[in-house]
Amino acid sequence: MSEDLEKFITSFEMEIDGLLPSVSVDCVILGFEAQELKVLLLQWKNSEKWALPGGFVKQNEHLDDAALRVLEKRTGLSNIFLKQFHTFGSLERSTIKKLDKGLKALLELHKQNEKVYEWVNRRFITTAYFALSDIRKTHPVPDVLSQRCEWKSITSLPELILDHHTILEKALDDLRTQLNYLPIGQSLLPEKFTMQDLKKLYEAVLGRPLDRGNFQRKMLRLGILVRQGKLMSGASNKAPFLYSFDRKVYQKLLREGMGFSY
Amino acid sequence: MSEDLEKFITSFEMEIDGLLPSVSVDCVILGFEAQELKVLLLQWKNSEKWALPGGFVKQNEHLDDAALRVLEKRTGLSNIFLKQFHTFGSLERSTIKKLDKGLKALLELHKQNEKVYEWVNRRFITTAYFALSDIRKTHPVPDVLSQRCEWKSITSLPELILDHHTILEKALDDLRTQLNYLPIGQSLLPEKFTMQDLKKLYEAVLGRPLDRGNFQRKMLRLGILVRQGKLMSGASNKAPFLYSFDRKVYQKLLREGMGFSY
DNA sequence: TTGTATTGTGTTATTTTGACACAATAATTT
DNA sequence: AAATTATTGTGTCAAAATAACACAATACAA
Repeated sequence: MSEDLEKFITSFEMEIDGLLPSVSVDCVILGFEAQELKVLLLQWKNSEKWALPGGFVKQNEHLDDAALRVLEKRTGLSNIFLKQFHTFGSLERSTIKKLDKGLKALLELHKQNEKVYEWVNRRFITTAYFALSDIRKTHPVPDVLSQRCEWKSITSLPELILDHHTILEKALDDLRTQLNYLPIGQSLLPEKFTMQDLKKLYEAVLGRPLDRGNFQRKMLRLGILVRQGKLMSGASNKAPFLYSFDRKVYQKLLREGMGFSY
Repeated sequence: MSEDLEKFITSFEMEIDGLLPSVSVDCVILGFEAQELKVLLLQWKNSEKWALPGGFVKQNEHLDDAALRVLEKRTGLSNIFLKQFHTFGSLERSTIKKLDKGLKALLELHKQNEKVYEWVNRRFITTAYFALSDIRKTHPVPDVLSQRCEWKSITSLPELILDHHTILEKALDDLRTQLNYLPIGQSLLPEKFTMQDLKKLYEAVLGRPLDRGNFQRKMLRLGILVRQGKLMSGASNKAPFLYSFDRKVYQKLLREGMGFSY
């Protein structure tokens, strides 16, 4: 049993009274790298399974702020696009019984700390948020409870605890249907990018190939892209333009939705 | 002080232990009548303001089931289309302080019942659902806590408690942006209806007029409408066709969204 | 019989979509 | 230098969708 963990449990015991019972938040933090959508997961100590970063809500904290707090603690970034997408309230949620053996054993060891044990063993309703973040700007750090914190490709996910797989699936589904109202380009790509980067991103989200020519023409017609020069990659072919977003036009367009069939 | 209310408070006290703390549900129950969108509101006893029908979640109840329970109790109908749209978790939510004078006084009277008083005075996170219902099939009944339960046109709303106006606005906004994925026709209109009924419904939701001819042609092209004969209204003009929905085709279409610009 | 309001459908210009074509170009190879 | 290669920016063109308006059909009233 680690000393860190001992300390954490003791200090957590004092926090409990300041928390809202039955309520938690979870974040599906998405990034885009190497032409793949990735999600930030963490692996708890003594556990095989992975989990979405989540946390509890303070008595005097807005639900959205709780999600922000989790997000910042986990990625070290503020100013990330964050949006609530669903609240999960099934009966099977939470409760120690559903956790895997290692973690369960760990908690059983602390059964003498009734307050903490009782808290963790509660049923929680969790409000899930998705966050869109530039992977290159994040510095994932595992906290005291976790042994690892990593970006995982959504095409090859590890086993997740509880209903976290369901939550992730729903996040991706909502991402797709709300695509016309979400700043995925601005949030997931670096400052400058090529049209191919943007196309690959949309293909990753939609899960199907798009026609290059038509995609390019439509994107340009939206008027949200600004050319920034060319990318001399060193490859033996024509150099593509670099683009950045015109934030103002982008914002305005998103509010009305960009009525756009890919 | 009514006897009913006394009884209710006593029995509610016994229920409290079976409820999930900090969590509630609210329903935005929408209907369509006289070419207007309407919402089912109730007015609490001793209060001027109106409220969305809501309730608490039982320890052993799915969040969605709690919403269903509220809905059925209020409208007397099951099999209503119900969808979660947002969870509201601002700091100003709930707490007696925010209620109006009459209701506040009523609750102060029951201060001696500590358990009930403390419960009602808590901060609640509320998950909001919208429901789509055929007004002609509902029989709104005020419960013990309410003096009235009525359909109100969304164009002339009374004053609402707490953040219920915000919740309602968000419901209508989400209704609009998700229109291509929602069975508003099937849920809000009677079994048989005219093309004009359907058009007026879409106009009410979108808040703008639509071209009659184009609307008709597009709707027919979707293949979800079945002609059922003509409506001889007695008016001195051509009799319109009556339509009903082909449920199977409708369901299938909704899953993919009907990529439709009105 | 004529008039009226509303309906079902038609017409036409314009825009959008989808599938594919082709010349331009940065670096490599000959 | 010249040819080669992979990828890019843009063009073409038929098919479909959209928007605005037109017109004859019709159920009933006058």
